[in-house]
Amino acid sequence: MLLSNTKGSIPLYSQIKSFIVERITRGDWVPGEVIPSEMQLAQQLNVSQGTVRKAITELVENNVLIRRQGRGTFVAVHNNDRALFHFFHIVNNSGKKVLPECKTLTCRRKRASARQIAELKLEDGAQVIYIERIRSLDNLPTIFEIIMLPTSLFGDLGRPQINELPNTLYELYETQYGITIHRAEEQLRAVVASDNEASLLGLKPGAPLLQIERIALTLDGTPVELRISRCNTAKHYYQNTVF
Amino acid sequence: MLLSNTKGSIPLYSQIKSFIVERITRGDWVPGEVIPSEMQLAQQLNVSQGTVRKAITELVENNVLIRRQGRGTFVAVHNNDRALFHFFHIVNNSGKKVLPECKTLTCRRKRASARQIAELKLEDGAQVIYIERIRSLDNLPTIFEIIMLPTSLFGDLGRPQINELPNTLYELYETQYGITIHRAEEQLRAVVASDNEASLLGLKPGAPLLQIERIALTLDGTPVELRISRCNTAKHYYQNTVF
DNA sequence: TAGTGGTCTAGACCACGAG
DNA sequence: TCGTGGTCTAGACCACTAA
Repeated sequence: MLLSNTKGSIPLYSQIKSFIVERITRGDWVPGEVIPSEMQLAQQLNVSQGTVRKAITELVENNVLIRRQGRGTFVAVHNNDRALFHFFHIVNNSGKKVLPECKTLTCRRKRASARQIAELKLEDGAQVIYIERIRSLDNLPTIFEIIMLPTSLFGDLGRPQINELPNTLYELYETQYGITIHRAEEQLRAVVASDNEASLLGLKPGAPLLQIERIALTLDGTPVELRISRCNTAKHYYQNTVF
Repeated sequence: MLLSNTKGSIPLYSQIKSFIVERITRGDWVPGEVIPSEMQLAQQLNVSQGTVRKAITELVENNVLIRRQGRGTFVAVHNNDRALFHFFHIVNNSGKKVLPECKTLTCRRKRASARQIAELKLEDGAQVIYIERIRSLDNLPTIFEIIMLPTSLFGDLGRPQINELPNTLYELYETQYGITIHRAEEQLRAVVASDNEASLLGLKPGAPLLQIERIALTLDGTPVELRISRCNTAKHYYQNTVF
């Protein structure tokens, strides 16, 4: 790794950021692990500690790294807390986050639709793993969810032997498949419940549902999951803070 | 202004952040204005430039300040771009942000409900300014909006002489009333259109709408606006990016 | 006690904008 | 050309963690 610092070039700390991100995406440094200390990196890269520090600071702000004083700097992990804090926005009407219970209805392979091919950047004729599940909040079935994953990345997940999936899928992706979700783009709309959804969620047909379409991406921007959640918002709502 | 730096005390850069925020909330430094340069602040506060720099960097990340190389550091302004970029999340189905057209239906004073008193932290029996309007996107009436403001802060806004309000209210709040919206909490739900809403938005009665309840807050956390937007999401959606 | 990140300093040089 | 923010260095001391 050579850093260049000529006139008008990319700042050293940006190059260091790229260096660290590359280490992580290539799997040299895995989630939960300590990375070399700031001093070690500074010596290795021939820069001062302050420059490494600036690079790490920005990656901490992006939730890529986590600092622990006295211990070191770690690659961020998808534990329950993070999934709940960053990627799950449904709270109950008193504003409390509750960990959803989960029941898997379907988990199988399926030929990808044109739309799924486009969103997940698959090849023509590719298959996806297709999951349907119901998530309950406060013991009330509230969310009907469809999840689609490329078979190229999650090969054995769609096999029939897997019947019950864990609650926090992102943790599974990370620990079992080495795929860390870093960011997601969501599209929200109000829709009408289908008859099937209404019966699954205990609603009258035609009841309004909040639909959340999410594309989840890894650190290097690869789309790895397409998810459509349809939520009953009678006793819960989607929370967002805007700055 | 005295900064203290004894063992276990608040870091200097945090104290400097508070110092700057206080200047802004008290109106000493107003939106759009340059603040003193980093060197000037460092000398005035008896710290090094690097420490001032760290304080300013964090405030820039919070959208409180804006840096312009070669010119100086400015208090952030609510122009159209910022309003659209940070506080308006509705885009059309091709993913494009469009500036909404606006038609005010009502603008008057009204006795505050219990809920409004709670959310806006008003005194019992207080009045609010009550605004109803329709926002059109791509020439299609799409959003029915109710806005409530405390009369204590926006005294003359509810008077009958004001009939047509500008499109970007946050700019009006800032320039006319010295109130800068810094952050907002939103609650999203799927609801059913009332007959009135359906006719205003050209929908069938019972159509689903995306409801966005927003409480907007100033830099010091005072709630200053309560807003309920009900959106037709047939040709548009609410966009959110999650990290 | 040794090593880590956290704060703070003092000073160098570069890039940009305005006069 | 001058003053601004932007990058980078070298080094000090503090706070925390683990052995």
